[in-house]
Amino acid sequence: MPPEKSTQEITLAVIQTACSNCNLRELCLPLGLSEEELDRLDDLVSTRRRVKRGEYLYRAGGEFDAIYAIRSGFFKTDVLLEDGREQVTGFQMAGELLGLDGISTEHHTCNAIALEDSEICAIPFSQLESMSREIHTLQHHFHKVMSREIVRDHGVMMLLGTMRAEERLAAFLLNLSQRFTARGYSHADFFLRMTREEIGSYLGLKLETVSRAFSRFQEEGHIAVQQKHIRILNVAGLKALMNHQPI
Amino acid sequence: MPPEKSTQEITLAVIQTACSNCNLRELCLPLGLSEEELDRLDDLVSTRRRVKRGEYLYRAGGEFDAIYAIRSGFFKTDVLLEDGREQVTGFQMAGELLGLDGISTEHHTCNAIALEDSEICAIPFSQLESMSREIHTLQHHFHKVMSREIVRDHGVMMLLGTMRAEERLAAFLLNLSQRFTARGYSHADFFLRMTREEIGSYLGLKLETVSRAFSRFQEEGHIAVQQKHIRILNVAGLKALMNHQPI
DNA sequence: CGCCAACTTGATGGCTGTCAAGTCAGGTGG
DNA sequence: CCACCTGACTTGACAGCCATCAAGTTGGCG
Repeated sequence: MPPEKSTQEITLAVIQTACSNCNLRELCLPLGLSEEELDRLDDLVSTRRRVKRGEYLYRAGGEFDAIYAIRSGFFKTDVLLEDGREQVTGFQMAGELLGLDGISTEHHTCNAIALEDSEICAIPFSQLESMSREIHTLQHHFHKVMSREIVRDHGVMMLLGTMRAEERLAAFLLNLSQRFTARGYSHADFFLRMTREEIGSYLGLKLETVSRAFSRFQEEGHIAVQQKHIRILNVAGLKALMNHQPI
Repeated sequence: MPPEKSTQEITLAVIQTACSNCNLRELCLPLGLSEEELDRLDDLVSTRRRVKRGEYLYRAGGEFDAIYAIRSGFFKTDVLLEDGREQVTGFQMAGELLGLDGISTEHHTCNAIALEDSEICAIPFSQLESMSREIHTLQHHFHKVMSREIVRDHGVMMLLGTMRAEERLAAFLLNLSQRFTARGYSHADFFLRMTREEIGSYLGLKLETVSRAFSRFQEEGHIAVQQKHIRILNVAGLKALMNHQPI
């Protein structure tokens, strides 16, 4: 039996737990597979489970044996230094994969924490490897997903290495907006799942700086912000901010 | 015929161009393969070529069809913003792979530039995929290499997001030292292949800041620096610097 | 209603960027 | 062989962005 859906969402979604029915299959691992191949992937994705807000999906140092596809919800991944400093390495939403970092050493190298009640599909990695030896499309798509993660990380390095505070936040908002759009949500009206501190950690800023930048964007009419509720009023304005020369 | 080795190195090295003879095979893609599998990989690595200092191995936007293993030499990869800002995303040395970013979109997303006369082995990607469908060990190792790249990027994000200038530079030097060690070179005495500006771009700092940090490390007896020649005098000191709390 | 976490806003300071001048090393040409 | 040139590097003075510290506000929840 499929696991229950959390809180608000209704039975229709509960039924569609197989990859073949999942409305995220164009964003997720199944992309490009035939009907028959999809059925085989369904067998592979054995475990679907719920992760409550605040719970760890996995922890740094823990043994790696599966990657995870997000069916619904929102996660962050972070790395902790011995001295307590935290770096958020990413925010993940429905259709995205978690755990790729663990392949390297067979142990996870970061923590994955749900920022809202979420549902994930566990994909045993050794089985994914053997199936992708048989299904060319799956193999190639998996490689693309890993590569995309590398490219994404380069983007974050760019952001952290060369951009000023307001440019970073503008880039962050535009990125979120674009990913919400790809999932059928409004590009201009959404709720942040993370705190100012988590945004700051991701962007290499302190929470006060994030807060001030939000206020400034609002004063200048680029966005309307009320706590975690964001409305983007001027996409072009944000893009201009993002590309502004340093000084 | 194998390509000529550049400058200083001698004939013995020239002969060993096949993966099966390459002294980097424990660091590179062949790791863990049997003799017979190695022979097959040799067939795959069709092209070996030289890239002179300053030349591009590939450019952002260029078509992707192969990944590259570095036989000898030193590279940097970087991303350029429209407004001219540069972010160096990595420095690569012998035995490391270049071009993984291109799998995602079938186009390279960064530039790869030789920082000294180098030699690379081109590995056609579609052939690598089909061979890794047959050789389990190769498949798994390739996945590990991609994952390691993701983990490395997280480390850089940590560095850029949470560390101060001197911590970043200490971490950078220790990382270089460790990679030289793995290749049989001195951990404590080496030449930098990149300029202060390139180090700065990688670390999210200006070249003057890098220069000042080098000078400070020298004053404090952690290193001896003379232009590009670095001698590490106090590894523990650098490690302590790296882990120092912010303020 | 009170509590607490999350957030906002202000005042101040410091790290690092910016600007500028000078030094060093290597290569070229006379 | 040496003067010259150029790119890379070093060092100093100053400034600005963002961190830090602090106080107050908001919203959610028991």
